[in-house]
Amino acid sequence: MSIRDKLTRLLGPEPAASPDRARVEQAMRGSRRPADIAEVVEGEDAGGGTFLVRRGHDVPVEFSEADPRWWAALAREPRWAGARREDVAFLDLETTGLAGGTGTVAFLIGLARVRDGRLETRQYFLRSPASEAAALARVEEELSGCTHLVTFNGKCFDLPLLETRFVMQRRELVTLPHLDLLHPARRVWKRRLEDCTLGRLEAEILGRARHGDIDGAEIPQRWFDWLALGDARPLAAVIEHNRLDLVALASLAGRLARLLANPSEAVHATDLFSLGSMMARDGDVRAEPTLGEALARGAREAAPELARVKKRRGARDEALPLWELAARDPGRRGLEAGVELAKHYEHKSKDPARAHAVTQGLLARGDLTTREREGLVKRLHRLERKRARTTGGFV
DNA sequence: TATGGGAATTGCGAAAGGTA
DNA sequence: TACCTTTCGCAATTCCCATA
Repeated sequence: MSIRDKLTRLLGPEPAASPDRARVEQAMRGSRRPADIAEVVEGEDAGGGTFLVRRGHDVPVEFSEADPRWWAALAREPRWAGARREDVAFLDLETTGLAGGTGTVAFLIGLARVRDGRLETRQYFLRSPASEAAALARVEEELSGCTHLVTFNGKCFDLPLLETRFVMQRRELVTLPHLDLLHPARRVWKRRLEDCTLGRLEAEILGRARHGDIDGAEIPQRWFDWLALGDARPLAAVIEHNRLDLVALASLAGRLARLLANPSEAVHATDLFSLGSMMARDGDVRAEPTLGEALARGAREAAPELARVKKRRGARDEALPLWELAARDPGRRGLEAGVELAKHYEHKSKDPARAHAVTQGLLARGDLTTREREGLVKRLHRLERKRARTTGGFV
């Protein structure tokens, strides 16, 4: 029995080849010789087996006009307030998989930065795992010339992975004030969009749909194929994907800053509500007018949030009509608003009979959790005792 | 498929208000 | 005045989701 036969018995038959893999193998079998990365993508040798792809782009207008203090608010990191746009780096990695740890390699490290009035992308491609030390040295050099860093989901993915690679190469990754756009993007748009992937945001928010873009899950295999077969043709789409991600990051950073600076520019009332909620959470005094405008533009869900802001300010009388409005909502917001109304009538209006009626109405709902029901029953019993004391009896 | 940030939920203690 | 109840804010925990 041959070694191949023994392995087949041990591991089972080989999995079916992916369409891309089949194409690469076809190219290998046919007359077309494998193409080097330099034949497929315009770039230059950056030393140590690293291939550098540079491209220039128009700086997104919203990015060039953004006031850095809004990035400070988005990042919840005051050090952003003093950022110069020219010193901001955008980072995006293409790797051999999602799993962290030492086994995952970043084979394409994309960086972007404004230079001489243009947004320049620099993508460092590793011809082999052995090129990593040289690539990381270049990245270290690039980042040490920057003061701030922007990523998408970089807190969980890009930065921990890059940090591990730096440790593996006995280097230290420079620590910069970091804005991970995923989280502010979720805060602003998750109520309206199906999800908050970068692709979705690019299409729905920036109005740029990509055609023929590679699925992220296919990316690792294309690099493995390159290592095995030496044909770089399937990698062109990976490099393009990474470049477009970098440009999208700059646009998104600009768009978010602009919306936070001028919330009224939000096209959708729901987005305006989200901006107001974000401001309320961050203690921004513009929360109240922003939520008020969202409500006026039809976002009824802004009513309870606006009422909470007013209540916190001590303006309970202004909050009352908002709770009354929200209480008509058959959903969870209506329940929360109803409880607030009951509290108001009991403790502020000193009208236990009215509070009792509101509580009884809430108990008739069919969507209460055990915990909510228990809370309402407790409230109802207390109100009954209270009313019995004030009227000398209870119905 | 692993990972971890952050929103949502839950738990706890201090403060305030009400009652005997 | 002392005790009890409720509210509110902060801390701890849970769950969701985006990345290649």
